[in-house]
Amino acid sequence: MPNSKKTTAVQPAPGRRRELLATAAEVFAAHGYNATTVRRIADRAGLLAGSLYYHFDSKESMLDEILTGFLDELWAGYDAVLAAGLGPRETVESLVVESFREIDRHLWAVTIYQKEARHLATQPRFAYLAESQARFEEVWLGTLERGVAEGVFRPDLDVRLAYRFLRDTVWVAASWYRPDGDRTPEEIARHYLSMVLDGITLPADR
Amino acid sequence: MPNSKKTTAVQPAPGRRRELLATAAEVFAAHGYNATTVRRIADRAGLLAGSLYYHFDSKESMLDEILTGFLDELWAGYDAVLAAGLGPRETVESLVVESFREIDRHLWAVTIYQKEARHLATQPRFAYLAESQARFEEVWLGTLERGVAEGVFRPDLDVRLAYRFLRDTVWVAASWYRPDGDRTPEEIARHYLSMVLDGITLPADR
Amino acid sequence: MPNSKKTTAVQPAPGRRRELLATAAEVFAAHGYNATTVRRIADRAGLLAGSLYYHFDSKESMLDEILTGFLDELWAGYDAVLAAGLGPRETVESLVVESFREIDRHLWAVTIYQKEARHLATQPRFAYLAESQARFEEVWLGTLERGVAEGVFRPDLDVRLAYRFLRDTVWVAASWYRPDGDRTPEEIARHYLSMVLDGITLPADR
Amino acid sequence: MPNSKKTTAVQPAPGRRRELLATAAEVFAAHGYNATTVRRIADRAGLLAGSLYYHFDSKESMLDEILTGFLDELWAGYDAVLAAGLGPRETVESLVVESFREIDRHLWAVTIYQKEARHLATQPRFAYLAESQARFEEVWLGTLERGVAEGVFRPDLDVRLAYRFLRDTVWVAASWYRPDGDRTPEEIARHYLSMVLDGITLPADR
DNA sequence: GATGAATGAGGTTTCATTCAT
DNA sequence: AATGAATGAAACCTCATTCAT
Repeated sequence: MPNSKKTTAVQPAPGRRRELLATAAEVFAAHGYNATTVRRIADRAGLLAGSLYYHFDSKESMLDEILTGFLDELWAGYDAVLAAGLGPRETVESLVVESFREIDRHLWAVTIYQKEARHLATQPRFAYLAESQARFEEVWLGTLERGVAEGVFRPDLDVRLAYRFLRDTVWVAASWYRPDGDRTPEEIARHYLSMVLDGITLPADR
Repeated sequence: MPNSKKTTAVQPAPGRRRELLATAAEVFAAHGYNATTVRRIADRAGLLAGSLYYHFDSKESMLDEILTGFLDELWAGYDAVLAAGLGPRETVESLVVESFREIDRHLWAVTIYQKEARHLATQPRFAYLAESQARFEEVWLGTLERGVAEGVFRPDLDVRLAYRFLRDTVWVAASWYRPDGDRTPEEIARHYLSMVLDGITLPADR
Repeated sequence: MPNSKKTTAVQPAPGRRRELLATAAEVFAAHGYNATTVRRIADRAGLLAGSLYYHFDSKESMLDEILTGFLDELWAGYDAVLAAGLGPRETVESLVVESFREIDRHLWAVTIYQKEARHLATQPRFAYLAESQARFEEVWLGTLERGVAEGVFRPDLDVRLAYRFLRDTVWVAASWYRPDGDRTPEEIARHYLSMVLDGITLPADR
Repeated sequence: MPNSKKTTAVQPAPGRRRELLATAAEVFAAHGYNATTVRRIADRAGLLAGSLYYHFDSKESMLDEILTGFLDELWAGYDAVLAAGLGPRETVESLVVESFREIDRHLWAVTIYQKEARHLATQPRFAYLAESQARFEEVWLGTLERGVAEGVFRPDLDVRLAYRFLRDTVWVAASWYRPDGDRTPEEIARHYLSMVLDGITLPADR
């Protein structure tokens, strides 16, 4: 996305939309999509409810745009990691770090995704959520299986269970993470990783 | 499950309430509390929407009853564990096992809790959710701190992070757990614990 | 649903629906479907706008029911005429008489049909309107062609033009016909027929 | 059609209004006045909805201008016929021919008129519609009565019924007439007249 | 215990219109 | 002449809840 402030004037009028979407995302995240009234978004954005429809087709299309915006960036990040051809452990580490970065950048979208994805995925318009989730599972499961096969992860690992464990563990962080905290997403990711990879007990304990 | 269907049948309506609550819980869990219409519950239960009001004051009171029913049992279980005076590691293990048992028994209630607790807790009627969560945090944090102090857990553990990690890890399981699966809650709990306590990598890797 | 009104108990609850539909039809006819607000119907019927939705799915479904009710009866009448196997002239006469009877019985539905059928027919839900119209044309055109072939109608008759002429001529009557007038539908039909069949000029003029 | 596109191009906007009105008329005719959104007209004309308000006061004023434009020309034509002092039969013939010519030239306006005149006539702004209709009735009824009195039309003619018959018969043609068809308005008028004046049956039948 | 009918508040959306630029 | 953004009223519809029967 070209952002050369100073020379070009390519943007048709991206500003207002983006602001409104940010507001909508925040309110959706706070109260849930269904419980959020279009009027609440409008109030927060400083215009009347009906005026939102100049910018968006519907409440649903706002949600759509928020989720696709997030997923597009997420997969860009993931694909870059996967393209690097790392070993299983390093892949897991990089994916987790990348995930925390996305939480940092798309906190509200992640929150919404967590709460709404499951039932939205059943609607045709949001079928891409199901697709994304399927690919997600594929990537993680593959990495874990490779790790077990290569002796990097424990041979007795229940891969499906570990997948859910990792997936939930990471994304649920959106429920308490605040971007203005005193730790960077990378720091939090590292700490998470040390627990996930090595456990919380002292090695001596084993 | 006390179900003494043996003596009389003159009772005013002992089991009907319970049935209706079970139905309501299932629908709430499937679609979310707000998105669930009273009519959907009634349809599923085989009566008309208005007729539910003979049994319950309001939709909200159904939710209330579902959540308190769950929390009461949960704390009964937790208190029993805590009263046993176990060491930190064993306490963690027992609490996790107990949690999975509650997921097994109150799957829908747990699902609802996960989705709705945060914003419900702000309403006076559901203040007990906030209290419960505070006590929950207290118990877990205390156990973890004790474990670090006693050298059972790693000294570099970020206790708050580990708390959230454990908490989320356990409860999120409600999103995929099905009581009719081929593993008992205890088995799943054990596997979870082995990941959490010892990590997913091979010890040799360290 | 105990409804043993001593003798028959066949009606499930047809009364209210029918009343409301009659009211809706009248208002639709008076102001046009689109221009009619659901509130106007409700006001006239003596309840609140939202209450209509206890009886009907939507404003559109009211319209649907009104139109199908009319068309079903219309075709019952037409089919009876066609089954009689009359000659072309008598068929035309009977169809016209039957049409005026339907105008008398379904005045509002006919009025609505006249105003809305064309654009409604393009919507899938109202595809039956197009079908009905196609069959209508088939019946009339067939009768007229038969009449020309048998020497009953003028050989120089433009059959398509005559069809439209007859069709419009009859149905447009709904725009001024009032059931409480001093002439029966049959009388009016007869007068129409004498104009259509024999012209308005004096035979001597030819 | 004065179209002196030869001198200058400094005019404020002579043809633009006319173009926009033509577009509006077409859309009004296609979807009905109420169902037509100002945006639909603007889309078709290639500008934004708000921009129409530079040219017109309101949607209603567009309608107004369309209808008066049509009625003015119609009455110019009718008045010319009436001024000719023809006999009843010839007057009827000329009026019908003139009407078909107006349908040819003002197809969309006629269509709109047919659909909307009745309820518009109740609004003060469109009172001229009621006046026009009254004069219309006066002219036709007078001609028919004169024809009966002079023995040109059948003595048993119900003049009011015949008036409606003629009126509807003519104008309803706008619902199927297409200017680019293979017959001129005059030809169609002649055929209509032969049906109306002499009937559709063979004279021998009488 | 349950039904049928209704209420009333509030939700999303549409749309003619305005106005600064 | 036209745009982009917004207004405000009103539309259709939903839904928890009530209540006489």
